[in-house]
Amino acid sequence: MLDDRKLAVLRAIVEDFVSTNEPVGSKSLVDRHNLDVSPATIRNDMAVLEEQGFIVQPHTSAGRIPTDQGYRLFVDKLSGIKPLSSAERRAIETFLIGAYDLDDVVMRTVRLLAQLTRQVAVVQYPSLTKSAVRHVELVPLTDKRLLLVLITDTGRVEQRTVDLPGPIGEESITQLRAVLNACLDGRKLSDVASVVAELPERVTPVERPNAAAVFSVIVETLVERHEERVIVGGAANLTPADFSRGLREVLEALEEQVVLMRLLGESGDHATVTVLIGSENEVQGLRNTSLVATGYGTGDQSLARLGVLGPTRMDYPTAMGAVRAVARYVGQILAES
Amino acid sequence: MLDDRKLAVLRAIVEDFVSTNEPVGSKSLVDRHNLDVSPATIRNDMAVLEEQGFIVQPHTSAGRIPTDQGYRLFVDKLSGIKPLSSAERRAIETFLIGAYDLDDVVMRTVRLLAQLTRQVAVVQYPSLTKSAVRHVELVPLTDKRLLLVLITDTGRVEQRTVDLPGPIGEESITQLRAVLNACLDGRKLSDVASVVAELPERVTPVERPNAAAVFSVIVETLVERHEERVIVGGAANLTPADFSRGLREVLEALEEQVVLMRLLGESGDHATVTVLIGSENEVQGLRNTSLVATGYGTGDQSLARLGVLGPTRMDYPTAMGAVRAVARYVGQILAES
DNA sequence: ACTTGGCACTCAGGACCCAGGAGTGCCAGG
DNA sequence: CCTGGCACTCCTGGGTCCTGAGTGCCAAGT
Repeated sequence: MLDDRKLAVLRAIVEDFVSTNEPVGSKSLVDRHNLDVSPATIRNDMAVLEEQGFIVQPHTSAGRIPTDQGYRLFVDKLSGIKPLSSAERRAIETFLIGAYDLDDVVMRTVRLLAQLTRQVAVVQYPSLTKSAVRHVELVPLTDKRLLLVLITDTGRVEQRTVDLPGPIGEESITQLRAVLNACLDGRKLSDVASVVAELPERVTPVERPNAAAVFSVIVETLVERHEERVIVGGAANLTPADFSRGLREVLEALEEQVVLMRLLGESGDHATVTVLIGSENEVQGLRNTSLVATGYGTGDQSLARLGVLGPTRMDYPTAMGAVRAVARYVGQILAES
Repeated sequence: MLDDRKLAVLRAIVEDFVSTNEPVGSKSLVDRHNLDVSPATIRNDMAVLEEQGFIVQPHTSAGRIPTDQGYRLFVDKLSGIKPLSSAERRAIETFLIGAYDLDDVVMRTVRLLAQLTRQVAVVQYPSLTKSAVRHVELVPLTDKRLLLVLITDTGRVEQRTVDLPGPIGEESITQLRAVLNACLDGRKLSDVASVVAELPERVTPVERPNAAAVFSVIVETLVERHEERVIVGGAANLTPADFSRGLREVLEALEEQVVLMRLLGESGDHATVTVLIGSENEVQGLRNTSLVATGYGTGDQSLARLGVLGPTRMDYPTAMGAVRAVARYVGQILAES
């Protein structure tokens, strides 16, 4: 149905349109790429491609531009992932090395991705539920109030204040801290809820009300509250020209954590780079944008996702290369720390 | 030099221009505001105001628009701070109540300010150096690596990994932790450096190399690294119409923590709401924006600053009201937690 | 000394037209 | 199935004209 040349034509159209942002016509196609056929032939091919829904012409007698479906075919069949140049790879390393802590890693990653791709970068914080408890700390604030600090093996630190039903003494805190650390240390956060359920037996009855308050906050923090933050960078890379309806709705969507989470979540599994093109995503207001994303994590488990967001008119092969490379490096960095 | 009517004219021009975004002429002025003089009179006044540099006309034979200097006079002399409506005040309360932790407070504040003013909101994290140490925690990651967690009385938690010169045992960690907490608890962070300098005497000589590593990281984290983050929200409120040279440079500036810090820092002292208008700020790329900012904090000390950023054509009285009110509420919230 | 009405002047913006050019679809011939 | 030719479409940019809002200035009025 689509012979090789037609596919080549589609590829050429996508590439030209991506680089020039102007509808591409049969004439310019044949001399920019060295297809050795005449423009007329190309026109016939284009007619077919248009009929099939891969390209459209914005106005009669203008060149063609790819549809979302066209980009989809391009990404799936006509292009691979473009590896980074060695200079870029070096840049990644030097940029990420020397990050202080998890926050810093995430912030640097976002900047890096944005710079590398000249798009908007989106990085999700490593998921809590997939990591394990490294340490629990209780710090008295007042006699009826504690600060609970929870440290995970991905270097993430969660904090919450706990209001207690009654006053608590220093030694009770010490005891409680010991119990918590003994029982939770090394546990996957996803298991914590069930472990905590058994804890009340291990504290003296007198302490139970206070302990219970602490326990419920722990469960709440770790399990119920998937706070899974996303940070965004490089919004300045959005060019008004690409968004007819104004940047506004895009910027709005970018500030909605929930929206971004859903978007990142939608897109496929770990380890492979997935692409969500234009209307394929469900988020109103990002209908003209594409997302290139992948998972990252330590070893073989995926902790979270990251990616770049840009106009559908995006250099997919390069973006995919950058996303994949950055994800790998970040995984390494996290594994080391 | 500027009689009352001329000032009234300037005020009217500012108000009209802010609400319509169109140059305002003598005719429309007289009937929108009930100045009981003729347009011609107003024209004379406008000529004077223009001569003094308070207003300009974009093209010959268009109305006048205020200059930065005009806004300055308006803010300083011609308008007060407009108090929030009670509905808005209630909104603030319900919005900020129930924040989980410091991060949450800051994030909510930023959203709140952005919504309230329909501008870009900018909130600085409570400064480290002005708060005091509540607790220091050391968690072993490997035998030569520790996670240092530092909790301040503003509820902020700082974390850093420490690479040790040699292996360290559980009991050494315990001892070190005890020393640290004993010496640092309750200290202002600004004093920490000097206190830490005396610490090596209090650990056994064997431990010193490891302890020294920890100490230096502490100093580095708290003193040298003024990481003072700023978060930004409501970028979607930037309307392209207001920025002839494109949003791009504004968005870029907004992503530069350093730039924002400098901007916030520039603007005056605690407790009073300060306004920086257009070219009054030094940041290239924000020459067309104004900043309305104030300090916030617990009790009488200022911990950090917050504000809103928008086009010079901004509703200053309202923005100032919102900024002041939000700063107060945030201060309260922080004091309670 | 201000204020006012009148008047001529300026100029941005919209409507309109026109020509140029890029691109197309179609067809007949190789 | 490819190709050159041809008529057609219609977007784009430039030029012209007109209108309306707004101005500055001046002479007369209070």
